[in-house]
Formats: sequence, C-alpha cells, structure tokens
Amino acid sequence: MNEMKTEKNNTRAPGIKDVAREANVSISTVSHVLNGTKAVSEPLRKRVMEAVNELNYQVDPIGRSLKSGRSHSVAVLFPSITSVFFPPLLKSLQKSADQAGYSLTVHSTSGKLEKEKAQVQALTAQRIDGIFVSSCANSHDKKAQDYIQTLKGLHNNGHRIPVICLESALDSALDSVVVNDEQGSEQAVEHLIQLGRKNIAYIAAPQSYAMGRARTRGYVSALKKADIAFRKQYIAEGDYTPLSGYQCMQELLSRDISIDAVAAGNDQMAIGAMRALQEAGRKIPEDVAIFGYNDNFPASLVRPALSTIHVPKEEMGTFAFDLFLRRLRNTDATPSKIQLTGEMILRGSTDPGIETDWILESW
Amino acid sequence: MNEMKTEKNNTRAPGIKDVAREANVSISTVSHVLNGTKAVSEPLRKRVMEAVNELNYQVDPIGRSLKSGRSHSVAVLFPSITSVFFPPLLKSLQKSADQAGYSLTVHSTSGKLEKEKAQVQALTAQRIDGIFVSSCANSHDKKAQDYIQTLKGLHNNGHRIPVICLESALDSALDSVVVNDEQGSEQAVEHLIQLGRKNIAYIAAPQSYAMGRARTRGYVSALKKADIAFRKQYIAEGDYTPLSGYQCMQELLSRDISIDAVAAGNDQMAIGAMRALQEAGRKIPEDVAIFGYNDNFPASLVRPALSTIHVPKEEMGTFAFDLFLRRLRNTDATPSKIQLTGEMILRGSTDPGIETDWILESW
DNA sequence: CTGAAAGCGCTAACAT
DNA sequence: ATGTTAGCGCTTTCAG
Repeated sequence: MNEMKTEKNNTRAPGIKDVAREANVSISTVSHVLNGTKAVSEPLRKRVMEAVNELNYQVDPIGRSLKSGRSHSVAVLFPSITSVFFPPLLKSLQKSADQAGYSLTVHSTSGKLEKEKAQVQALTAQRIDGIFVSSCANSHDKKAQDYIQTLKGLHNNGHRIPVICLESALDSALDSVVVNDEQGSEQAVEHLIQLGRKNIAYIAAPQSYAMGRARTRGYVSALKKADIAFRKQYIAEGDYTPLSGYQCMQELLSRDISIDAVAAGNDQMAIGAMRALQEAGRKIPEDVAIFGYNDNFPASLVRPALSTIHVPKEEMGTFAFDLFLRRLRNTDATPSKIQLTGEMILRGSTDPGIETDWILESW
Repeated sequence: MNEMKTEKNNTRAPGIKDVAREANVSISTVSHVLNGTKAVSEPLRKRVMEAVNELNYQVDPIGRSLKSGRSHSVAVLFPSITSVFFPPLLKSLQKSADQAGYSLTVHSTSGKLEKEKAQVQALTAQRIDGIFVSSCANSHDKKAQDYIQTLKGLHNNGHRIPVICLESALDSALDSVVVNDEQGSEQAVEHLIQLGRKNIAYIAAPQSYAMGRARTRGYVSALKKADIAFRKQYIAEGDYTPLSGYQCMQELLSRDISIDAVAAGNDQMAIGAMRALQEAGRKIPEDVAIFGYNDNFPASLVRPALSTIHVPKEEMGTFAFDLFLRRLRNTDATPSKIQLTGEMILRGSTDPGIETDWILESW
C-alpha cells in the first residue's frame, strides 16, 4: 500500500537552471528573456523559449518574489463576504486584473479593523503588488489614524505598494474611487418630495462612517431645499443589514408621527423596511413610498420593486484598476479621487405606474 | 517635493538574523523556537521571544515558503463570483481557516475548466497547503480526466496537497462534501404530488454535470413512485441563471401541455420561472406550484416566497475544512465522501397557508 | 541542546 | 550581448 512512498514524484518541476542547461545559456540570460529585462539576441532568445516549452517550464513565483519583491498579484479587501454589493465590483476587478496579467485574491475583513490591519500586514509580507480596499476604518476615528498612515507608506523592497480605496476615500493622499453619496441621496429624497410626500423618514447607514454621513446629508439638504423642516424623530440608524432596516422601520412606525415615505441608506435596509411596512398593513407606494440605495439585484426581485440609486459597481472596478496601473507607472502621480455619480432608478416602490424591470445578471 | 526620495524606508523589516543577533543565539535556534521544530532550552527560548517582541519580528512567509514548501494558506475555487450560493459557504470556510491559523484566498474560475486548471497550477506554484474546489469539470468528460488525475497527484516538495471537492465529488480518490441531490429533488417532487399536482414540469440544471443529472433523477424517480408517466416535453434545461429559468418556463408554457407544478434545479431558475408564470397570468401556487433548490436568500424575498430544499452550506464549509485538517495529519487516510442531506422548506410558492419566513442573515 | 552552513528558485548588479 | 555571482529570508541537515 505504501510501496509508492517514492511518489515524491521524482520529476521535480524544472527550474531556471534546467532551462539554462537545455538551451545551453546562462541562467541570467534565461531570466532576461523571460522578463524582458535586457536585450537578448534573437537566436538565443529562441533557444531559450524552445527549452522553456520543451520542459514546460513555469517560473516559480515564490523564488521570484523573494528576490524581486513583487508577486504579480493584487488583493481586494472588503468587509463582508456575504454582501450582495461586492460581487459585481469583484467581477470587474477580476476582469481588469486578468487582462493586465495580475492574479487577484479576495479577502474578507469581517468589518473588523484589527482584521483589516492584519490582512494588510500579511499581504505586504507576501509582496502583494497592490491593494484595493473597501475599508472598515472610520477616518474620523483617532485610532484609525495610525493605520491610515501605514497604508500611505506601504512598501516592499523600497518600492511603494499602491493602495486604492473603494467606496470611501480614507485619505486624500490615497487613490480612491467613490460615488457621490450626498448627491444621490438628495436626488432620491427630492423625487419623493416631487411625488408630494412631506413626511419622509430616513433609515440611515451607520453614521460612524463617511458614507453613512454623506447619504444622510443628502436627505437633510433635500428637505431644506424644499423648505420641509428636518425632524429628528424621522431618522433611525441601521447597520446595513435587512434586519436592521426591518427593526428601524418598526421603531419609526411606533413613534407618534405620520410617515408617507421612507428613504434608506442602502437597498438591504430599504427591503427590510418594506417588510415591516407590509406587516403593518401599509400599502407601498400608496401609503408609504420607499427608496433604496445601491441597486443591488434584490431590489428588482421584491414586490413592489425597489426604487433606488444605481451605483456603477462595474465602473468602480475598472477605474480602480486603472488607478492602480497608473500608480505603478508613476509612483509620484498626485492621488486621484474618482467620484462616480449614481443614477436614479425608479420602480414600483415609489411610482406605481412603472413596469418592473428584471436584473438579468447572474446571481 | 521629492526630497523624501530616501523614503525607501531605511528601516527594513527585521529578519531572522536580526532576532538572532539581538538574542545572541544562532538563527537556527530562532527558527526552532518559532516553529517548535526542536527542543530549545527555556532560557534561550525566552531570550528569543523577547527579541522577537522587541523587534516586532514577523516571519517572512515568502522566505519560509521557498524553503519549506508550505504557505499556511488554503484556497477556494468556485465557478461564479456572482452566485449567491457561495458566500455562506465561504463564510464558514473562512471561519474554520481562521481558527486553524490558515489564511484563505478565494478565486473564481468563471466556470471555465481552462481557467480552473491554470488557477490550480498557480496555487501549487505558490505552495498552497490545500485547495477547496467546486469544480466546473465534468467527470464524465474525457477531457477532464487528465485534470482530475493531476488533482489527485498534486504535490509540493514531495508532500501532497489535499484537494477537497465541494458540491460534487470529482473522483472517489478525492475527499469531498456533497449533498444528496437525488433524494432532495425526489422529496420536492413528492411534495408537489402530495398537493395533488400531476402535470409537473422540470427545469433542469445543466445535465452535463453530475449535480444536474442527480437532481433530474430525483424528479424522474418521484414520478415513477407515484405512477405518473415521465414525459419528455415536461423537461427543459437551463444554465443555473434566473434568466435561463425565465426562458425555460416560457418555452414550457409555449408547448401544448398543461402544467400545474414546476420543480427546478436551483432557486435562481425557479425564480426566473416564477416571473414567467406571473407574466403569463398564472397564479402561484393556485394554478402552478413551484419548487426551487438550495435555499439561497432570494428564495425568501420573492412573492410568494419560494419553497425549496435547504442545502446546509455552512456545514459544508465546516466539514470540508475538517477533511482538510484530517488529511494533513494523515495523507493516507481513505478518502471521505461526506454526503449531507437537504431539508425541505415549504413556503408560499407551493403551500398558500404557510407564513413566509425571512432569512435574517446579512446579504 | 546549539550552531554553522547549505541551499530553496530566482533576479540583478557586476563583470566580461 | 552574455555570463558570473551574490544574495532575497528562511528551514533543515549535519556537526559539535
């Protein structure tokens, strides 16, 4: 049964020196043709490539990394592995990475700063070439400052590791691609106002984060523009999850106020709120109109379908990767903050006439 | 502006020799206390640990991998980054990996065998310690045989790399954790029959894969047990996506047959089918009852909520990681095929009386 | 129980 | 244009 103990597979993977021997050149020549690091005469180059194919040689990324400090791979860090927001973003990052010849690994921080820090440290040690991060750090928090400084100075073998912020810009010295949260939120609430709603509640995303605050600002400013008084008891704060939206809505309904519309900081909370409204016997949108944010696919599944602000997740990925490539070329480029604008998508949760579209992408 | 060109951060990360110098011992001693590879006297051990803390030393995983052939990390490969099936599974794998001190990277194969092969090769080169794969290889396909053989013989530095199959067992020589697809599917169809439905259509998952075939077998066998004739025109084959379910249902409706129930190979296709039925003016479940498979969260969102077979994704992850750890300890253990059984979840798409539950997990 | 030394596979000065 | 060689940071025989 164990007679195959010799199955340590005597055929070790060929190394660069095997190629060198086979092609009858020096290993540095092989390295140079492989990496295009230096000019090599055509005949030699050809011999080397033949040997490479002959032996089916693949460069060992570990050996390479040890020496070069690079890994040809980039990483994405995001808070929740179960969130429907990230897959479309990941998909486009993946696509860009593939095209550029980078491999892409994805890592969940579980929304914990400690874990995020640890991941960054581990990735750095692995000679990662770039990091895309939807950080769970709150840039207003003193305790996050050290971490943000670290991010700005990440380096390997004396070269910087580009860090690209997704969704929120941690620091003006870091490249980032974000969406115009305040404007999108304002637009949503303005639409509710145009529908004639005056008692508009708001289920906010966590206010400890810039994104949550920005979206809330949009709500406030839309009210102000319409000369509607801001009333504190019309606001509840959730934690992004549908359950929290459900609970916030119950809480709002239990207050002694009348509500004819609700805007939420994301689709998940809006959908949770819809459930609470329906349980309370409120007709959507007749009694209460409701607006989400992000346009994740469930928004098109629920009945009525959820009006929301479409966040261009695919574009975020594409832009983010371009920023990375740019920084690779020019370490000293001034940091870019690419701000994408969301698009208002109207569906049945606000406008009864509108026929419900159907998000065809695979999920 | 560039006066900080010297910012290649003169403080290189401390290496093992820095620790050795600081502790006044040899580097091999440091290595041994760090890895517990050999007994080291208490005083020395202590001096080493102090130096480690003093310098805030972290072992370099690349240096370590180069020599040891291990990386303390495992990888998950799955076909679709946008599928709602995987996040819960990933989450539990992540949890197990964290507990065991392994880092976990996730990689999408986009459902392409070529890409899957390439990923496996790249991971092997990176000294990955284990691979969890929901493969897109069809074990009945001649062309996949080579790949499956490769998987069975994956190795690094003379030690095997455990491969754990998820969802489908690629080969009896590989550890795997799967669900009893045939039985679950049979149970679902039996329920439809008990409801008095006789004209039950089936929207199959791809028949080129074992999973799709198994689920279809369950449908066929439930009909047989109930003495209902199997009729070919009651079957359509989708590709997992909601859109394909939608199209299959349209196709079925266009055939000259009467349908009072539909079972589908997964929830996505079932939900697509629901949309087609609703557009065709069929009442669910009164006119047509419908059954899904997997119990992904959207099943609880749609109206009516979708009856389905709950696949224990969290358990899959836990079992899978345990299999990995076991094989690490004993390379020669006989391969395990852990077969979990799905649980039938009845909702409004089949049973009008049942109140719709609400999947609270975060998405 | 401890340490010296030989590489792991590769890149990049530095020679030639 | 090509080759020689010194490591990258670590693990692991092999001596002492």
